[in-house]
Amino acid sequence: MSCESRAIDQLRESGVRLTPQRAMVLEAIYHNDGHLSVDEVHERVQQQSPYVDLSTIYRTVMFLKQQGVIGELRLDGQPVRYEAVRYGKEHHHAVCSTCGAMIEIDSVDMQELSDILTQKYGFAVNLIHLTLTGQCAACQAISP
Amino acid sequence: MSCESRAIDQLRESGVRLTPQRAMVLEAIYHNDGHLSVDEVHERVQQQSPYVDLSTIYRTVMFLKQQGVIGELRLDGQPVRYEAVRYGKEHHHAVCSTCGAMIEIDSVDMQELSDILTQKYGFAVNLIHLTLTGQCAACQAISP
DNA sequence: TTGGCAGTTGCGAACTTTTGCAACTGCGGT
DNA sequence: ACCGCAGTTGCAAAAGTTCGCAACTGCCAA
Ligand SMILES: [Mn+2]
Ligand SMILES: [Mn+2]
Ligand SMILES: [Zn+2]
Ligand SMILES: [Zn+2]
Repeated sequence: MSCESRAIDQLRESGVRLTPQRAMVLEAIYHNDGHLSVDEVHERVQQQSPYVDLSTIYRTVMFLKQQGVIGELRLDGQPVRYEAVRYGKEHHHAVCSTCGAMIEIDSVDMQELSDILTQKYGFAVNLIHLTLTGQCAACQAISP
Repeated sequence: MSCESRAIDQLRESGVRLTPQRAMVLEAIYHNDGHLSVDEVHERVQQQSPYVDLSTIYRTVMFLKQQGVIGELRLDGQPVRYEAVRYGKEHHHAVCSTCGAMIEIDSVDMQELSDILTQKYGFAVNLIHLTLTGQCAACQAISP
């Protein structure tokens, strides 16, 4: 039982096609703790299967993100990165625009927001791995 | 007194250089109600000054976004778009992944979130023109 | 008002990401 | 087990975005 089996089940239940390429991308991302760039995913997949094209990686990460099994991290001036969405470890990020520090925000801290959107707009928001910017505590202390 | 004068004041106070290119990009975006793509901004700027390069537009929208005077809208499968950040009209967007409907979310609805991040993480979040995805009320009624 | 310079621009080239398309294949139905 | 086809892939080419660099210019200090 691999660590991405829950994600695979989720894909099966959605009725989408589970190709070897998709399984390999999923494996590359789930067998890693950090956030991987598209190139890094490509390298890892190619070690298993050298003819998988970079365009397939692009198409696949977009697909897996829309399916909600991987999350995206966009910091400007950096390549886009992807990470596993692990059950019970859902989180978001707050990035300091002064020092670059990246804080992990627990998913439960967004519950209030989710409730407001439901009550006020009837919108069922799907909060997956958001990236927020601002200033960390240390940098606020230095420049107010 | 043009409608982007507040943004211009904000840039002056930040001590950054106010070039004609920056002023023209600001004007193009502020003299428009919707969200403009980089190409659309370029077209409008070129009508005033034909030799402004597309790379300058890319650099300038990145700069103006970091300064907080314009907001970004990224919908996947669509070009990135930019919009004026107008005082008193700050907002975010909720986009339905089923039908594509785009709802405007009032900035005050994020106040709770901002407070939580301050209290729990000491992080001063800078919430500018976020894009959230999920399902609108109509689409929830159809497919639960 | 002028001079100096750090920051900005236009341009071309490099690099990244998306797309069109023919061949291929997962998977549901038989 | 096999078939049929909608959805997926590899490849090549197009489109979109970034970058390096020499020339230029806002802006500040004198
Ligand atoms: Mn993460
Ligand atoms: Mn908007
Ligand atoms: Zn910081
Ligand atoms: Zn909808």
